[in-house]
Amino acid sequence: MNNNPTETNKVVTRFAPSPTGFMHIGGVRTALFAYLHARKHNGTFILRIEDTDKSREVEGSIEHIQESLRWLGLEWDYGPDSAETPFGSCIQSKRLDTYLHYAHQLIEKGLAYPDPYTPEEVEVFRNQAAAEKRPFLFRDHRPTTTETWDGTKPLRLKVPEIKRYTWNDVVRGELSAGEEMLDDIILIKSDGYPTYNFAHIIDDHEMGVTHIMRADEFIASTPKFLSIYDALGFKRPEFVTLPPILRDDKTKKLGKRDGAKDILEYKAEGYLREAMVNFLALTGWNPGTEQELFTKEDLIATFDIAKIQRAGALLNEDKLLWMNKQYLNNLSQEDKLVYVTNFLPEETRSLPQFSTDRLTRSITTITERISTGKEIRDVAEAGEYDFLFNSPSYDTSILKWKNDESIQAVLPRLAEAHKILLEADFSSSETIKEALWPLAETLGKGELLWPLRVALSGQERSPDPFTLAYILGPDETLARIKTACDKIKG
RNA sequence: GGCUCUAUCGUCUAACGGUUAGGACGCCAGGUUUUCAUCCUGGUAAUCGGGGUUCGAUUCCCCGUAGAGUCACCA
Repeated sequence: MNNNPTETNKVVTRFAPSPTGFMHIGGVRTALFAYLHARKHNGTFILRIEDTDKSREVEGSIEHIQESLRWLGLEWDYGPDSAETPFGSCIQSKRLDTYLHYAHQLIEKGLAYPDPYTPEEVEVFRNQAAAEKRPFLFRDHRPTTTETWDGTKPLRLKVPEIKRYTWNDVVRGELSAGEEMLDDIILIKSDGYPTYNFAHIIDDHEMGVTHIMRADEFIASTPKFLSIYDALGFKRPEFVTLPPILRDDKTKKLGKRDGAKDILEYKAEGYLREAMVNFLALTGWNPGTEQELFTKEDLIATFDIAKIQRAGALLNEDKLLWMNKQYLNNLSQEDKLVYVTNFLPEETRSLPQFSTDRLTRSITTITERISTGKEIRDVAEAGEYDFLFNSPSYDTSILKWKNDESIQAVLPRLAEAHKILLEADFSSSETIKEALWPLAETLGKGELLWPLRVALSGQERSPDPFTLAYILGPDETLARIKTACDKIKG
């Protein structure tokens, strides 16, 4: 197999974040779509770091980005950690020679020139244009004589042709923009680093990228990119514009400053990667069937860039919770135990009757009542799991069934149940149920089950008595029933 | 403001120009062995407005309206 994406015609996609902090859900969705498309076509997925603005760089971002993608299982074929690639580093700041190479090529072709003005002078032009209510275009101030570029001034593109550009977008169809969008944009900044506009085009070319997935904020600048493709003589890749993910109030696109969460926070709250991936895939994409739950393999098989949405979407957080619950409850017992244990606070684990055995028997009861691990922590901190690992204290009056005249009526029923349970098989909640059921039918279901349940849990709302008895085991079950009886006797 | 893009239930979305406009989440109701949770069943709810084109528009075109994006030595 030839692994060099530049030498084959197979699909190559990339995710190209700048290391300016954490990854939010929008960025992750872009990465996911690029990943799915590459995997679907047995192609290559590249993680490229766009660190050409040193002033905005946040230390640790590259590691953080990688950690985020790894959590979600979006493994890359080439990335900042690759020792060797067919095209050099995946970190732009280590590719400066490449950008310079193409910059000089453009200068030789007469398609790039040094900007003779200071930033302040350009600002004056800009203000003039604003005052006259016309758009500012640098090319209106293009110098007539060009000096040699010594690298200390910005290098600008000399737009090869002023024209209306039309291009095809896989998602949006035919797009176009007028010549007012074209200008002599900066290719290399005065600090020697290339601009995004220049660097990403060269990298995509060198890396053989066939499909560019990115959010719709780049539509407006696409004509500028196209003029650079033309100037360099590069073939255009396929443009795949992803719909924006909007903030809850729908007033603005989701961004880091708008309360967008670090994707790893979702991990910390107990969202499972499978749920997150499934959910994000369905935000802005849909296979056109009624299937809702997809494994990563399902997604790779089904994903189709032709079915990406055009319109922006809000995050349906309720559905994410629901989805997480689905995946959580499909976990094996062992995995559930690990999951629950991770979120159970120390106070709960140090309760007098706490044991791994009892926790293991409680697992289903706990997980079917929550959607995320964070809820386990919250519920535990509120003391609502205490009855599982500690004899409950409660007001005796709640033992009384609603049809009973007095609490004394409960006493003989609990005594009967106690007698039966002395001999009962505690190997599952089902066997306990079988033992007690005839009595429940004789006495009345609520008449027996309500007080029994309260005796075991000390709560008006709790799992059913069979489940509770199974969790607590015979000794503790019998002890709690006896305690209840004693309380009634006073 | 100029340019560009977008528009189906509250939300995510489905529907070769012909469907009782479908599904999921949420919500409501009922049911499954007492309460809670789970689960099951049912219900609620949408084509932004106005013009065209067409025998027939959610679908195609135009004009509004609303929202988003963009106009940097940021990406």
